[in-house]
Amino acid sequence: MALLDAEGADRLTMRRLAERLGTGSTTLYWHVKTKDDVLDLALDAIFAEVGIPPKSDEGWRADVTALINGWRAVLLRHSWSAALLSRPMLGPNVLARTEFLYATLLEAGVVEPRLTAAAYGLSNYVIGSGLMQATWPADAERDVRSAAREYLDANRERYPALAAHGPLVVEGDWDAGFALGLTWLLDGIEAGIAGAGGAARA
Amino acid sequence: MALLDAEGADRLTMRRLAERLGTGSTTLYWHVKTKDDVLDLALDAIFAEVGIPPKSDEGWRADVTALINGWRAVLLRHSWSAALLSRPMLGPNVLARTEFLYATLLEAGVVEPRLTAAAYGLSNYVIGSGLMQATWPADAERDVRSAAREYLDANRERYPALAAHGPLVVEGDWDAGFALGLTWLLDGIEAGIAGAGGAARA
DNA sequence: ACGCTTCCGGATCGGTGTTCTAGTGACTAG
DNA sequence: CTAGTCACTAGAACACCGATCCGGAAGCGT
Repeated sequence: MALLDAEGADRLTMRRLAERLGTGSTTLYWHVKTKDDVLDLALDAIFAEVGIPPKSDEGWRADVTALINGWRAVLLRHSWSAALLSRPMLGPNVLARTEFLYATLLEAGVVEPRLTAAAYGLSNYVIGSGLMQATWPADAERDVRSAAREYLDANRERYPALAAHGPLVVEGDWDAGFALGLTWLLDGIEAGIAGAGGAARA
Repeated sequence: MALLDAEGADRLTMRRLAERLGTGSTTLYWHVKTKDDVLDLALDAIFAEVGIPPKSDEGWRADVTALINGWRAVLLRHSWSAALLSRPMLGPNVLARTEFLYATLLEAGVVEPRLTAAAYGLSNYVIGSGLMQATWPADAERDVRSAAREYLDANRERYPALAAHGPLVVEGDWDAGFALGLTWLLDGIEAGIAGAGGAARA
């Protein structure tokens, strides 16, 4: 993971990993079946950093929000994870976080079919957001961004809305935008809880 | 894209692509700078399939829903795209769809900071959902799924909620769950439109 | 006939994931 | 003390990959 954090997913090589570990490259294959296993393990490992928040007394929304925000923070802290998100996440650490999510929603009174939709909706939203942000041309590729900016300005008549309000205009505010979308999802989930209505939050 | 559809992203090779095209492999480098360019082009190309829906007279929700559903359908139809989602999408076809999204939201009366949050929220949600579903062990890897199922049952006391209601239980219903989450997002966006309230939909 | 641009592709380089197989050293049974 | 087992290491090699070098066609305006 140190290697991944330092150099990214595509720079990870069995030989380089072995060198980092001070052994021969073929030795790794005694401990691991294929390179994909290494990546699967690494992807699951970062989820151990997502602390399972203690059940607070501020209600299920606070608990879910804490989990989701921690999840997102981990995704962004290890930006290489974006490249690995295209493989099924079934490791024990991921499952533990999903378990917490399901349990909290169940306890809040969410039932099928909204339960599955809620769990998936939240997960998909974090994953998509993390992917988008981690993927976005960083400061290092400022030229890519400015090139896109110029392309947009040059074709202003074809992309009027984008050129005026496009995502390339605002640089930061990832957090605020994410939080806003999250409350929309939570509002929708809450509205479906029988008898609760919006009272619990209002 | 025929090659990608048939064999997936990791099986795409410059040599195999050249063979498919009936030329030498090195010839490709005349038309394309690197392999990454091929992937970028392929990723943008599938978005041409997302028809920009004609502005219906059923309101902005219908338009946005049509776009998002078409987007999702394309992502699922070309499941290899999941592996490429970790690269910035700045191609003209992607931009055209984003332009439509921004324009429709603007016309509906969505303003900053909710505009960006809405556009990103919707995009992130589709991308996450498409990634999750395309990634999910398909019928071909039924053994992977059943192994996960058994692991969950074996550790039922550690994952009580998951074992009982987990996502591994329900097989289908991707569409229903996606639609539900989408309405939550749309409700949240709509609630933020000044003066509109929920009247437009109720 | 000439030169120029556009396009092709064989040979080749450095690097990759993975396997084969020979080997190491610690520990243990007799 | 010895022989043997077992967890572990690693050099050599294979098939393949993305990418480059460089020599060569083909079309074409003059």
